[in-house]
Amino acid sequence: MSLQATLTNHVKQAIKAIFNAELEAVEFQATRKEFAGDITVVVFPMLRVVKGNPVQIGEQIGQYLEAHVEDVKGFNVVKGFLNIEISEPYYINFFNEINDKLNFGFVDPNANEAAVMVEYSSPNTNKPLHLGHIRNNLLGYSVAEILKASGKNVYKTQIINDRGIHICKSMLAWEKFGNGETPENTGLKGDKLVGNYYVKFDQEYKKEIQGLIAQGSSEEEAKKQAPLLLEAQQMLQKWEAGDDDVVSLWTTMNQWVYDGFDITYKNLGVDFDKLYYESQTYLLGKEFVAEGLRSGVFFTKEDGSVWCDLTDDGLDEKIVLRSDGTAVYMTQDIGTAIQRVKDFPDVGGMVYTVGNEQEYHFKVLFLIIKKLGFDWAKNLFHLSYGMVDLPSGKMKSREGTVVDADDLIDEMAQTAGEISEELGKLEGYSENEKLQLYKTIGLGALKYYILKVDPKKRILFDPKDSIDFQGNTGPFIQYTYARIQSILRKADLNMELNSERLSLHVKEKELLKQIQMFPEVIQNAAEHHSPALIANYTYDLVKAFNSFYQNVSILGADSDNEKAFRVKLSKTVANIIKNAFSLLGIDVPERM
RNA sequence: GGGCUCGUAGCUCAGCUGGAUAGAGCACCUCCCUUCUAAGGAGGCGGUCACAGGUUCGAAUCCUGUCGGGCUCACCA
Repeated sequence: MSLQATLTNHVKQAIKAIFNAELEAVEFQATRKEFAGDITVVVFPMLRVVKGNPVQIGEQIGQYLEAHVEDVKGFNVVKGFLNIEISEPYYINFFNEINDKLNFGFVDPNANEAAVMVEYSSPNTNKPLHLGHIRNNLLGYSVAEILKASGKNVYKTQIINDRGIHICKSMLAWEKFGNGETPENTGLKGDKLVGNYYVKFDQEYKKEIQGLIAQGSSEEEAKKQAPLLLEAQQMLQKWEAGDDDVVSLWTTMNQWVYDGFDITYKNLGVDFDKLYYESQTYLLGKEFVAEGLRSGVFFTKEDGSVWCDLTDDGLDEKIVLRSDGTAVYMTQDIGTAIQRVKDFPDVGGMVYTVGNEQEYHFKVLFLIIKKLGFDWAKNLFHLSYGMVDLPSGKMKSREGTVVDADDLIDEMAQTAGEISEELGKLEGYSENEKLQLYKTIGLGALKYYILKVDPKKRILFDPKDSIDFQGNTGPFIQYTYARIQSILRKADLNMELNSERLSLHVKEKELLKQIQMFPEVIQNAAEHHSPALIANYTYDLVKAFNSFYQNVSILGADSDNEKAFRVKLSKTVANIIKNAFSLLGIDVPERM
């Protein structure tokens, strides 16, 4: 039983014994540094049940606890705060229990519990991944890992937006303006190659518009009547009709993009258990719309379009099927969600990692699924995140003002390399090992920088100088890990530890308190879908370790017993850093 | 206009269900490498928690309103 749970029971008993009153809950907080004690009970809320002076009540509870609870060594009361001092053996026992558990804080998935499907990435297949996708991928991956660590079974998935007019645009541009370029004969990454033609289309399209305007068309007309656009629309119709040539080109070019994405995903360190393709699911939703029509969830308008009336829920009417019978975005998402639960019957909830510009869409989607009568509808969560903006403004792929994911990853590694070279700590490392390390550090910086911020908030990303290696950063934490590894290399790891003869240095106790919080932090992060909680916790842990490291000699401890303890303590910290970072998808280096 | 969301130090961000004198890093200033990696540590400077009311023993946190930024309200996805 945790200390807090034990104390809660005892405080309740104290209230009963002293005041003959029943307490529902006890409120705790960490004791502020300027006061003696380890954990603080807030007396004020008890005043509802027990009448009296909070200081006196605190004193009485304190005396009771000191007399009845072995781990309570002493106490003091300041205003309405009862500061409790916990005995050293409590901390030492705690440490003995967890110090050789490699996955301390992680809860094994319960096979009987419902699984969660986490969707993220979900790109279009007409252009490379950019900075916005990076935030999406990191968040989705991390939340999936955190949910796993909190005891959930998790499936990672994405829906690939592989059809539509935007795909036809790059296909058309490749046919018209290209010269049979392929990833093989150009050496270009497939997604880059296709993306270039998407840009090319837009350039040529704009030229045509200008030409038409010069001939007297209005801008609006010109946009609609440019021959290129009409051709792209024809191509889409051919695709939907299953035209062999179009489908074949579509298959080829999409494969180039998938090959390119695979490289980026691999570099980013994210993966998926199951892929869904819009081209395979966009028809599915129609079945369920038909079913909803029968059960009265939807209704048909005069022109044949199908709608869902959400006005009773404070929203508007929402279209779920066009008048020509074709599917809209909503149709497809309804179908995909239901299909996923059919494919994975153990799934009882889903997390959608999608930008906050789609909040309304998901609100509606979840409501519709609920109206359709699926009980898992209550476990749908839109992991909504803010935009990543550049100092120059919003990223626009058609205008080329994007930060390309691959480029950014490379630049981060390069910067990490420059800084490392300057510090010159890597003698004896081969060029290959160095490059690998720079990548680890560069990615660590990038991932941590993005994940430590609350998902809801928008990020202003300055690629030139916004990435730091000092303070609350990935490399700082990696560095601490590397330093501990260095100590462990020099230490005798088989030393015996005699807990009886141990006394705790202040810094050691602070570290132990921090360590103790890890399991709770994971649960909290899972509940709030927030990698930022893990990141900021890890930073606090590292700060506590560094303070310990500067003030207490580890290998030069006075006795072997102390040395054994400090080495094990360091090892435990390193292990937690590694575990916490694995939840963020960040690697830790053995040396840096 | 309706809905959602954000506003905390010069900058980037923490602050969990309301709790003690609002915390870090960067930047600026002072110290600390004969000791386990100085990408480090100890300290200083720096705040009307956007603003105004309210709720209560207590509000950065909850409620209302105002101002400012973002997003959204498509037979686009």
